[in-house]
Amino acid sequence: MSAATVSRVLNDSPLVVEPTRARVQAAVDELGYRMNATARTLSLGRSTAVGVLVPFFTTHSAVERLRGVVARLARHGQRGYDLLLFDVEAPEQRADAMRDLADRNRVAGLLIVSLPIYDHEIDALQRDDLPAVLLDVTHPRLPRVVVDNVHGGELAAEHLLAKGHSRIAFLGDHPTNEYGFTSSEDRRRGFGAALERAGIRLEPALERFGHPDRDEGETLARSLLAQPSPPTAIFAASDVQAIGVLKACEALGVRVPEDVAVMGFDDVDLAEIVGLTTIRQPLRESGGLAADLLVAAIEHGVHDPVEEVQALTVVERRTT
Amino acid sequence: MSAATVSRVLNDSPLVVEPTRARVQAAVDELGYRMNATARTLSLGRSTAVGVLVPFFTTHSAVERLRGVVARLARHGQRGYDLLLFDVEAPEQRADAMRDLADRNRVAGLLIVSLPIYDHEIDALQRDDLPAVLLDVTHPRLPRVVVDNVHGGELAAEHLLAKGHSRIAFLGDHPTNEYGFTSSEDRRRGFGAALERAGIRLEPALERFGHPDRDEGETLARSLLAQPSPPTAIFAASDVQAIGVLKACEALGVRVPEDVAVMGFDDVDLAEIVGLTTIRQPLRESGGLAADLLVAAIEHGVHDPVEEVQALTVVERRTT
DNA sequence: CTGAAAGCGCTTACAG
DNA sequence: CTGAAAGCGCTTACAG
Repeated sequence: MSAATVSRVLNDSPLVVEPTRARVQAAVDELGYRMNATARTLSLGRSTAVGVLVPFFTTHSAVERLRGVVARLARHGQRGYDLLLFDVEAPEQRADAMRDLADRNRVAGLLIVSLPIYDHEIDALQRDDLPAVLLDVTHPRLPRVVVDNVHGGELAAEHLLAKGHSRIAFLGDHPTNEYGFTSSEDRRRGFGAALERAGIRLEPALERFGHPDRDEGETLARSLLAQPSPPTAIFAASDVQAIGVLKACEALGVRVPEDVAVMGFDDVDLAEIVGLTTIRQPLRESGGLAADLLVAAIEHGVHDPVEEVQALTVVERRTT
Repeated sequence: MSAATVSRVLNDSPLVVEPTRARVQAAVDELGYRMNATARTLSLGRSTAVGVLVPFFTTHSAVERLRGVVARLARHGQRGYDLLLFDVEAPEQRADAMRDLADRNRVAGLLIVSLPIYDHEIDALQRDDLPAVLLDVTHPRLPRVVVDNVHGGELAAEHLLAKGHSRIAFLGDHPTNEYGFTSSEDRRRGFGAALERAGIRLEPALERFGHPDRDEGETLARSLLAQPSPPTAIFAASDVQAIGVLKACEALGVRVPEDVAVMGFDDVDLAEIVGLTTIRQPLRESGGLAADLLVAAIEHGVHDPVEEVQALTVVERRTT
């Protein structure tokens, strides 16, 4: 039995007749032989790994999305896909990772989470025939799973408006930030537009921008609350930032929701624990869907730049 | 300029004279040539990826550890290491992942988090000369970074005792569970021993065991609190379980810490947010250290089965 | 249906 | 110091 035959057996080739197949299989089992994945990849010209590019992967929302990805990937294909994780914790890492991953044959496909991608990068990917799908970012040329952040902002405004608030603040990421994140800004746009429609203007004095983390959220909320005429409601562009707001309120003796209502965005597990009212987006599911799209692109060459828009819902809890 | 020369230049071989080096480099830059990592791995016989085996990787503590690993790995070596993530969400996946990862050349080394490893598996690893280090698990034959869970249990008991409690409950994982986790049981042992020393017996009626998640923690806490003579303090073997306890208290109208004190273990970010008193273990740092040990093993052949024991501290907050 | 042979893109001992 | 050649462990067209 030659290497070729063994290879055929291991790849379920119909060219092998049963008796030989059994003989080979027996030997394989007997010797505990395992195929060298690297050689296979080199020979085939395609990898069995999928690269996932994710910023701040320890962030609750990133982790939740990844969980969906991992669960789905493990189940696909006879052997499943390996998951090569690339964490982006600094702006310059984005391009590095993109370049590294696009290396020929390194991965069978790319899943890009929350990070913007540029045209020349897409050109490079398509030149190498490397499938890519986006999660929580959008680009007309690539399949993607997203939510309508503008609409999410509207939902938040409507909820706060319905609660009778009129002096409403927004707290989010810097409109232009070094990572190129735009979710926060989109949410702010929808939020502002909905307020506008209700005859309320989102005053610059009631907007605060900073890094998307808890401490910054707390700092910004303090400055919002320290004003002569503080807001009666604060919408934070993410749950982590909202948790920071809650912390500031607690430190300042400001009661929630009596003195100020607060809302977040995402519905990470933390939100439920602290009773935060928020806009829920299906994080886990979106990861699974994105993984499906990527596998479809890899295995069946499905590259249509479909856009899967996931539903957003208001989850009312104790902070409004 | 032959392939050999290009290879030498790209690998910083001292065998290349400057003028040629420059010429090659220029061509490389010009063409945007990138070396095929797969071929390199095959030729060299060693991968540039590290495999990380982790159960429930979306768990707060697992993520925190991973963060340390990722940060450190990215920085090591000229090219850094790729991170192959293997999530274990069901008992049988453990062995599968172990076998998959141990495939020749797949990875340069293995980092095993929280999962027990068996002697025959270690034999296999050593036969293949594949370095491995353990994180949050122990085995005398492998380098590892751990905490002294028994001592952690003692610390918890001492803290509760100092607060004047004598009717103290324990809530943790099943002593024997399908994943082979032993941390909870170790903590219980130290906890029980310290109580014993203070003349207090950890009554079976005050012990509860279940899956290490929040909902189960809540369920178990309810049954603990529903007893005719409920405990005045509950020590949960992890913060997630403790959060479940807090939720049960809230639902039952039991005041914390007035009616019942609660303590957790780990000090994940959640603990700070909800004001949970807990035993802190340096999760992130332990990940970094484990990564260092692994890289040392891979690059310098350092295989001594050292045991790095990380310090544990009581972090007192609002729940005791 | 099976095997010998070439090829995937590197690395490195061996000549020169 | 540089290049031709063999080899890493697979896959697959090509003969038979």
